[in-house]
Amino acid sequence: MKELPKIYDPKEVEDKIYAMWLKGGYFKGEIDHDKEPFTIVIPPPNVTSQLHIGHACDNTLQDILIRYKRMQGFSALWVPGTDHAGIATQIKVEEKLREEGLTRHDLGREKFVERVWDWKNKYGSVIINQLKKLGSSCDWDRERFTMDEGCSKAVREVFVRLYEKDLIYKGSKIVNWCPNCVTALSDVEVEREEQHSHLWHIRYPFKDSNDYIIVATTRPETMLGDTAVAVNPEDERYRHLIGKTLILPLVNREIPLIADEYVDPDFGTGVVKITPAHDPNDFEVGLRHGLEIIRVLDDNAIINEHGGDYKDLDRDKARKAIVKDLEEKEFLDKAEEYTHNVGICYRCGDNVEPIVSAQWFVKMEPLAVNAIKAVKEGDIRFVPERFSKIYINWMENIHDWCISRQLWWGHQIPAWYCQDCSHINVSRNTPEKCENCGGTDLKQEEDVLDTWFSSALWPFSTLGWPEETPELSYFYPTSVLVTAYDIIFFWVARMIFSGLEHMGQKPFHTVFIHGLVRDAEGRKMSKSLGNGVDPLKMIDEYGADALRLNMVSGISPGNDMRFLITRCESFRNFANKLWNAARFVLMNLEIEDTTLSETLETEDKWILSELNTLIGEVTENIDNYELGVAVGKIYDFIWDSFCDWYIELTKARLQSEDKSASIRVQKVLAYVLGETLKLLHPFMPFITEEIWQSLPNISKALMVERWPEVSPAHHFPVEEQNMVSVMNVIKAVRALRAEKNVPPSRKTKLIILTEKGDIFMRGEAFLKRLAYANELVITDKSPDRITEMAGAVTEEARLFIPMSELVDIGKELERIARELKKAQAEHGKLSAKLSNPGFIAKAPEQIVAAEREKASKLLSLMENLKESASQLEKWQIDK
RNA sequence: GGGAGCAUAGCUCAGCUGGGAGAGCACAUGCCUUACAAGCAUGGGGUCACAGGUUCAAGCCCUGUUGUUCCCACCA
Repeated sequence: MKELPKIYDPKEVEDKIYAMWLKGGYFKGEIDHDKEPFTIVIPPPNVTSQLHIGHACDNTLQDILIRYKRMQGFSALWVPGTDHAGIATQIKVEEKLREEGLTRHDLGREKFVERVWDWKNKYGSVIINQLKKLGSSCDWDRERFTMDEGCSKAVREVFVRLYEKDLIYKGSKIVNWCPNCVTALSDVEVEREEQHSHLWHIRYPFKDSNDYIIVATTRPETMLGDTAVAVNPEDERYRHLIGKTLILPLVNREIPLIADEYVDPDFGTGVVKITPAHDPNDFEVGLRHGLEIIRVLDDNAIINEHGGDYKDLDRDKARKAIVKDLEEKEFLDKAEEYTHNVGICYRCGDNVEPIVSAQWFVKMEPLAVNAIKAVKEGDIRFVPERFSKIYINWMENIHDWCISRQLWWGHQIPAWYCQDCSHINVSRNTPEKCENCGGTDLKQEEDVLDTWFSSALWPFSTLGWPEETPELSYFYPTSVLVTAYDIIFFWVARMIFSGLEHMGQKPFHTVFIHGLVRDAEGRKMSKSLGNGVDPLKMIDEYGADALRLNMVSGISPGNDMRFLITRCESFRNFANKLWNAARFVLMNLEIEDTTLSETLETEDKWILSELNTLIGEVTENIDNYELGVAVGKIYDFIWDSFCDWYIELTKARLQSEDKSASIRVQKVLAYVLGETLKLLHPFMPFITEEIWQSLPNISKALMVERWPEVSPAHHFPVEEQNMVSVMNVIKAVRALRAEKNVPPSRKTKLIILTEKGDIFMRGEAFLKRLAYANELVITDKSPDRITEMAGAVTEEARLFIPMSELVDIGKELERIARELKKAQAEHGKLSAKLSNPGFIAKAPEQIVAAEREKASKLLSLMENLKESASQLEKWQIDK
């Protein structure tokens, strides 16, 4: 037993405790066929930067689950790691190069990639240390990186398999192109932003007349690549013109007026210019009508050689110049103000261009079938359930996945082009000659894969796949995947179809979705707003446990939360409260053996019974992923039941002459504290472990102790009831005294008039202490000289304390009247309910019985209140 | 154009299976009661957005309305 300091200081404790856990090897996930595995793979943080508060939330939830399962006897494995984050990391390093006045092209691919590895090595370890600060109980020996050797091997294997099954293909299609990042993007990497612009109405003249047709467009600069103009075939206004030839303004190219169902006659003028190279719909129209595809924007969104006079202008300048020229040459009919959604790059925010380009794609439809089925049939479950609808809806409308990126940082696509016969060789290993013509002049595809292509394999690549490792067969499928809802499409969906396709088994049975952490005003945290919260700073100020509690308590699954500093404070206070409760227990503990005694007092049975209920409820709540509810109950138990009541109730016995009585209560204190620490440990691992280490007679770390179970031997309904009766008396006396502003130092005589004397007799010591009585009389007869007393009232008793303490009888009468009114109102509702034949007939028996019990208690409370009031009135008159 | 979430105390939010409206913070009053002033005790404060419906019973289930946030979608 050791002395604890008066105030809990997380800084003194956290690193020391974490080192102890590491030394003990408790984080290791061992293959143990006597145990059931429980596996979580971390959503690998990007190596781009430091952890933000969202990571703190995500990892707190994971750590709670893994610690809970570990204590329940599962072989728990939490696989940590980081993600190479292709575009994001490349951008960061390029930014850094720019400070040196360099571009990646100055370095060349190989040197540049080396620089990125340096960056990764630096920031990857920063992130790992931050996770440790948070208390994460990951198996660090199994730390992985999406570009390490094993993951790279898995990536190649998957690529080759999908290619061989015709599920990966290369093709020229319209893709989302970010001119700033200079790469293609997948559909999910494009965000939408409302932008104010114009709808330009442009006159396209006919070749053989002076007439013209008016086209409405938001993208005048792409007209340089127009190869047709389209109207709806049913549109009466234009039907007779279909097939005629138009002269493209400014360019003077001849283009046809075609008819296509795609055109909405009600939008704009009902006439659409068709630019197959720069619009996904136009591309489709072009295919249907065999139109020429003229690409006018280059990879940097600068007009190329097909743009005539506008060559070398960027898209914005080109737009301005073209609009100006159209106006001058009287091709511009009008320009309407127009607000529309524009696609922007999720990494850099630049406007995305739809551009026709040769890229690699994953054919999604065949893969989606099983991925939909797994969720629909409940093989994979989303918590909360509503996210499964979002997932299924997305999966059912999925497009092919563009996986090639024109970057240098990432997994280079394992395809080699034969320079002799142009055959594409896709291979697990670098081929020496072309499989088609035997030529040896092979050139590897320069593009790399979408970052999410490798993250999609994370649940099995981290366990050793494609090797048949023991880890893989024991820990896969993993158990729960914890992540925020904004990443369902990017990652969760792709892990699901990848796991099903390559492992033949789902990657996890449960997807536990949480919301985003917002700032105090409810805004999304972002660099530009500068409203981000640094988790390390919070840990430094309030402790990791307080931060963790902030992330999990008082929230409901899947909903966003606001980050409030005041909550950190209050949870730090809670940690301190627990700390001091432990101090109290320890400073009163005189024994080593804390086995509970056979002899237990009413209050002991009360707290044990409460604890027993708590164990059952908390376990059920965690099993249902109701972590906020669970920790709320533990919080209430510790603060209200244990500290505010039980500890106070024990003080009399601890100080009593009877040594054996003191020893017995010490054991209960130690026992309840110990069990409570276990329940709280997954949520607040540091402080609970530190206190645990101070308890006598412990053999191992709290984090590997056994999770408590409900015990029938600790079910004491009668004692619970009796204790509540006594507590009600104490509360009533306190309320009465507070009303009169009587300080606790002023003790009074207390008379309890009750028919259940024995209950109160047993509680004499703490009635005196907590109800501030210097003399206690328990009787079933109205005391003498009752007119000198005034009293509080409970359901079972009327209480009297000397009138001399009371200065204002009028006020006391008011208070009683108030209580009576409340009781009557409640009783009125109850008796209405009880006189309703439907209620008696249809409600469950226990409910009816409970309501009857309540009604009768209220009735006696009302009687007691009335008695007290009339006596007070009498005294007032007598005076 | 589809879909989802949210609306409960002054603020931020819980409310798990339908059965007496809760927490933290803030506020008021009194207390340094030898674990804790990062504390203790007591108290004030709610038409559970609105309108219907189901039910013996609705903050909770159903329908609609309003407000608000978000997601998805190829209307130029």
